[in-house]
Amino acid sequence: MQEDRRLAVLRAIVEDYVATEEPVGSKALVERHHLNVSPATIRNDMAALEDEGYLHQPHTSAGRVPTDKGYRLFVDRLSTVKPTTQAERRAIASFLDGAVDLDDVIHRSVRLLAQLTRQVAVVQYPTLSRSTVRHIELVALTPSRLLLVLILSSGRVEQRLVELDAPLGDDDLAALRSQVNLAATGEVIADAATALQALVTIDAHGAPAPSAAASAVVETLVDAMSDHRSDERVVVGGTANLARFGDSFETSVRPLLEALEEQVVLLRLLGEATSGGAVTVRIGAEGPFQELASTSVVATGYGPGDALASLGIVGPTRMDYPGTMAAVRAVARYVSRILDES
Amino acid sequence: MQEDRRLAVLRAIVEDYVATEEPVGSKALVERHHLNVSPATIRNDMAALEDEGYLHQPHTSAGRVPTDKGYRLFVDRLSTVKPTTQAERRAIASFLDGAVDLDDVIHRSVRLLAQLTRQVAVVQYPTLSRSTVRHIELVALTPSRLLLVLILSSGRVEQRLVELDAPLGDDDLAALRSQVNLAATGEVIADAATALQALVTIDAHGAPAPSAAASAVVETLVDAMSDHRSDERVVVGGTANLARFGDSFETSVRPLLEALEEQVVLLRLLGEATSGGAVTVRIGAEGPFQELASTSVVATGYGPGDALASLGIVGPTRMDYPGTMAAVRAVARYVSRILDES
DNA sequence: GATTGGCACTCACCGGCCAGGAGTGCCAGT
DNA sequence: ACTGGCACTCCTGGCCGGTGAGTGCCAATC
Repeated sequence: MQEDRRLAVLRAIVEDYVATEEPVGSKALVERHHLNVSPATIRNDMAALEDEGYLHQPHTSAGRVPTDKGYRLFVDRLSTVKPTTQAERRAIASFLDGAVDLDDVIHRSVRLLAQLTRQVAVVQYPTLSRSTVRHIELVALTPSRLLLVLILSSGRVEQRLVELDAPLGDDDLAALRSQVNLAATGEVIADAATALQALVTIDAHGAPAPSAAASAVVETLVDAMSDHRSDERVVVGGTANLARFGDSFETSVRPLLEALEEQVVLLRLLGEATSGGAVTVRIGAEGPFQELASTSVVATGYGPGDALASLGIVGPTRMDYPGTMAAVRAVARYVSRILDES
Repeated sequence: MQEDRRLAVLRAIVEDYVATEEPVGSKALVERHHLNVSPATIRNDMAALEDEGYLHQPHTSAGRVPTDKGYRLFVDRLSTVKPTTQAERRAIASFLDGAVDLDDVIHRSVRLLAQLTRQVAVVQYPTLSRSTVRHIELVALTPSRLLLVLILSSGRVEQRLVELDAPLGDDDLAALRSQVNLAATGEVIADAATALQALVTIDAHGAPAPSAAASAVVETLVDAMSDHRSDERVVVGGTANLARFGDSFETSVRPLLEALEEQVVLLRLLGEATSGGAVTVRIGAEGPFQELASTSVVATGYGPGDALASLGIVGPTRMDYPGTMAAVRAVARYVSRILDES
């Protein structure tokens, strides 16, 4: 009974504090939210919540501020999922639909996310090690010159040119095309590479020896695949939003700026979010970096199975979690859809 | 005579102000620099310098601060070139020598520059403008529809479709193919574009007028090339150094952070520096962006002929120009050397 | 037992006030 | 042309007291 009200009080405090950026007192609470009790009652509840570690008092005779633990409870149990409005979804769509290629999608997503949440946005490039081969196309520019087009599930398109020693007939080309696609399509990039290589070695006994053309094509494809395996990149945007960190510049903004320059750190920040479909929230000191004790990370995976890569935002612990989570999720979904279509 | 001293005073003020970050007064000046005159004399000089617009007084009874014009004079005529020390050069060498590829060189340079100058460093990516045309292929899909394939040394392949007004014979196609390849193959992308354009204008007298087909093909090729050129990227580092902008956060740091996210803006900032071998300094409002009126840009070109791309730093107008210029120049030279070798 | 009204108490915040001091401009003297 | 002296400005920092928001506690009430 009174337990319910206490949680309501905590929720109200979080909401008010996020909105006003000022410690919230008992009187203001009962006025702004229509709790049908007196300020004194609220004070008792507040004292209890403080004892349990959910609230904190900057100094005597000041209002209360949520602790990390308080935010955690709020996020886990108290926040009502704020559904994205029709307008928001339309904004997302119109912002992302103009994207011409993968690069563009990523950069637009960062901007969009930064704009929607008014926080620093971080988007991880699709990791190639996790992306799969969607299709391989072979085009005969001339009878002895092939254009290889490698299309990945991440939306990335890689093109290579192969010069053949001898001209290749249309039928042979078609056969080769279906062969490589059979071996590689749908496979994770590393598996695809080995499958392709197997193609030209297995042929060695039993079947006719692999044609010079097949060898050349496979070699180039494998080369193209391994070329880009290592580049796990991260794009950051909206750093200007750090300007709203009015207080505590040296203690908050500087370490954050430093962290944002370290790709490795960013990847670790996002990394934990890549699993299951849900939005992950890491509040304050819960994370691995004590310099970022006053910041939170809201992230989620995207792509097929949400397992392709991660995106999210990082901001002060004092943030609008429901809204931010909704925005992150909405963008992730939309990006997934775009990558799926193209 | 007294003109010389005035310049000495200006130099001393700039140096002291940069070092202390505080308006500098007449008494402190005569103490720190061994000018053999009295404070009163200095005051007269200061008043004169202020009349001429080189100094500014935040308020009566405060010391003087250099204006943009003052810094400009200082940079142009008063700063003694600070030679890089042996130790610095060794630091640069050991920092950059470990680089494994172009990406690595660029990223290391940004860091190095940020570290040396304690400012925000900006390095423009050279990859694409640096790549050469490996081959151009023309394929007749139908007699009046050509597929252009542009293959670059970087391994990138660009394809365009051209619709011709009139069908083109096989012989003409072959001739055109060898013509464009002769002109463009092996050339840097920019040179290739001009060579191609020359092809269709030189033809105008003496040789048969350029066919409509040739014009269309060249136009599309040039378009594809310039498309590629605009893909220029910029890498930013050391934003954490913005934390030292103690004062005027909203007015200085925020617009700067915003500018740093705009590739286009960055390119324009650096762009003017690409010419001649010298280090370019843009002070305060001299630049094209009024939001960045309180920041300066120190930049220079690098690569063969210093024309490949630009690198530099951006920081408050109140900065150590000689030291920064020396660092920027030293890094640019070293990067040029590395690119030349590899 | 939960809730409430009352009451004394605590501090941060704000504005005013005052001395201290750095720095200036000006003027008369060398 | 330079210098010493002097009056003046005005920022800075410390001190002080009033104000008000907010608290904790207690006795009274539902």
